[in-house]
Amino acid sequence: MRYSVSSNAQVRVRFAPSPTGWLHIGGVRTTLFNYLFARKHGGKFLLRIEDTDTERSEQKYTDDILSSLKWLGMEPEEPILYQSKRFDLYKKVADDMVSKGQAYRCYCTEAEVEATREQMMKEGKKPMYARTCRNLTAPPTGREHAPFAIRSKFPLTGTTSFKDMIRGEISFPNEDLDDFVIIRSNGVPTYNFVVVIDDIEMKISHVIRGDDHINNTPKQMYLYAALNHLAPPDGDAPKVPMFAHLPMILGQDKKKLSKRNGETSTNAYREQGFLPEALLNFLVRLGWSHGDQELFSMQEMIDLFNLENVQVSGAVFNTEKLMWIAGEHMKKADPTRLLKIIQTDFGKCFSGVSLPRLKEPLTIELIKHIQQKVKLVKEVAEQLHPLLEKGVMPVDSSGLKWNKDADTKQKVKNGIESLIELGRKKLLGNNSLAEAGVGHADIDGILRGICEQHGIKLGDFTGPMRLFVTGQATSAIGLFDLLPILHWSDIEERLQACLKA
RNA sequence: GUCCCCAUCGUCUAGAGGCCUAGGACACUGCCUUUUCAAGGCAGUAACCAGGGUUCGAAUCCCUGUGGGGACGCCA
Repeated sequence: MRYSVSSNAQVRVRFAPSPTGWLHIGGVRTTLFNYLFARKHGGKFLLRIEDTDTERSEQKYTDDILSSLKWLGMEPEEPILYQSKRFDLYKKVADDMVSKGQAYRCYCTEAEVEATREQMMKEGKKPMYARTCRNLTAPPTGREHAPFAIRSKFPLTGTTSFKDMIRGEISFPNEDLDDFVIIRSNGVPTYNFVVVIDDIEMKISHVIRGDDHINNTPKQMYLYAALNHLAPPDGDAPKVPMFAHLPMILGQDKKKLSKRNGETSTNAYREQGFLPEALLNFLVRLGWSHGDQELFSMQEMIDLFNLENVQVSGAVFNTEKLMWIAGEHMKKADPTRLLKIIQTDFGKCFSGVSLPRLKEPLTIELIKHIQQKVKLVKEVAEQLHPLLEKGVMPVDSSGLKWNKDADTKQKVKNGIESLIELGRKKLLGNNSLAEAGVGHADIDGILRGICEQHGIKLGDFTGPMRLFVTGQATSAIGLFDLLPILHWSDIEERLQACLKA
C-alpha cells in the first residue's frame, strides 16, 4: 500500500498458472493486475505454465489458458516457459543444494510423514514433517535402494520476513516453517522450488499473486538465498523480487471463489456474451479503486493503475454489478465489432436465418439500437435473430390487451391498414423507409397521426405491432427506430399476419 | 488446532488525525415521463465489529478481544 516502484529497475512480471483446470476468473484478475503493472511501468508481462503436476496437468487446459488470455487481450511478450521441459535442470539444482548442505535426502514414506502430521495435529501443534532424515549421513539401513525425496534444510531458529508492497512487513518465526519437499521421490520437482528457479531465470522483478501464497513466501525466501548464485550476472535484476499479495476474490458466502459458490471459468463468461473489456473493468474494481471512478477503458486502467490503491481485504464477486458494467461497455462498443463477435461466437443463435443477411448494412443499424439496451453480445444476437428472419414468424398473441376489447381491436387493425398504405407510399421504390429518408421522428409523427385519426391510444396501437414485427412483446429496439430500418416487405408481411390475428 | 492475513452501507469501495452530521457505485424503494417496450431523470433507505488507550481532536495511530478468511501436501 505504501511502497512505490523503484524507477530504474526494469519491470518484469508473470502469470504462472497450472494447467489443471479451465482458466479461473481469479487468475484473470491476477493476470490483469500483472499486465496493467507491466504496461504502466513500461515493463514486460510474461507467462509460465506450471505443469509440474504430471498427474493432473492437461494440454486442453493449457490451450484454454492461452485462448482465454488472447480473448482478453493480455498476451505474453516473450516465449512461454513450460516447467515440464526443465525437469533435468531442476534436478541438478536440487542435487547441488544437497551437496552444499542446503537440502537433504528424505527416505520417509508418505504414510510415515502423514502419520506424524496427524499426531502433531492431535497435540495441538502445526502439522509438520518431523525432520527425521535431516541429519542423516547415509540412507537408513534397509532403505539403501529405496526412492527418496529431497527436502529443504530450512533454518530452525530466527525469523523470515519480507516487505509486501500491499501489506507491509510480514514475518514468520522459522520454527513454524517446514522442511518442505523440493523434489518428490519420483523425481518430479515441486511448486515452491521451481517457482524460485524460474523467477530468477526470468528476471522477474515483481511477484504479484493471490494472498493464498503469503504462506509460501518464506519458503521461497529461503530458496532465493540458497540459489543466489543462479541470478544473472548482469545485475539488472533484483536478487529477490518485490512481492505484492492480492486479496482473494470471494463467493457470496465470503469464502474463496470456487465452482461451488460461483461461476469461475473464464470461458463461461465469454459464452454468456460478456465483452472482455467489461469483464476486465469489473475485475479491476475488485480490490482496486481510483477514487469514485467505476468505468474504465483498457487505456484508462493502464494509465491509472497502481499497487498503492490495491485493497487488502477480500472482495465478493458481485454479479449484479458485473451486469451493470457489461451494459455500460455494451453501449460504447463499436457495432461493427459486435457483429464480428456475433458471427464468430454466436452463429448458433441464428437458426432459420440465412447468415448472409447478417452482412446487410441494416444489421449494423439494428445493432446500434439494440446495444443501447442489452448487456451481453449474446443478447444482441438473440434480439437480432427474429428481426432478420424473412417474412412472418410465429407469435403468441394471447397476452395482447385488445383481446379484452373488440372495438379497440378493430380500430387498431384499421390503423395498421392505414400504416401499410402510407408505408408503401413513402417507400418510393426503396427496400426500407430509411433508404427513402424516413426516420424516427417521421414514424413518430405518422403513428401519432394514425392514432388520432382512428381514435386509439398510441400504446394500444404499438403493442400488437411490436409483437408481430419483432416476434416479442418487448424488444430491445424501439418500434419507431425499427420500422424505418427493416425491409418494408418483411414489415408488411408481418403486419398482414397481425391483421389476421 | 497452529501460523499468517483482514475488518466502512447487503455488495464493490472513497477515506493517509480535523475537510466526515462518513462520499460514490451496484442492488433495492419511491417519484417524474406514462403520447412505444428492457430507456432516461430525480429522490430515498442503508455502514466506520467491540472495548481500552494516544491526542485538544480518531473511521483514520496503538493494544486487547471478537469475527471472518487463508495456509498448514511428495497440489499449484
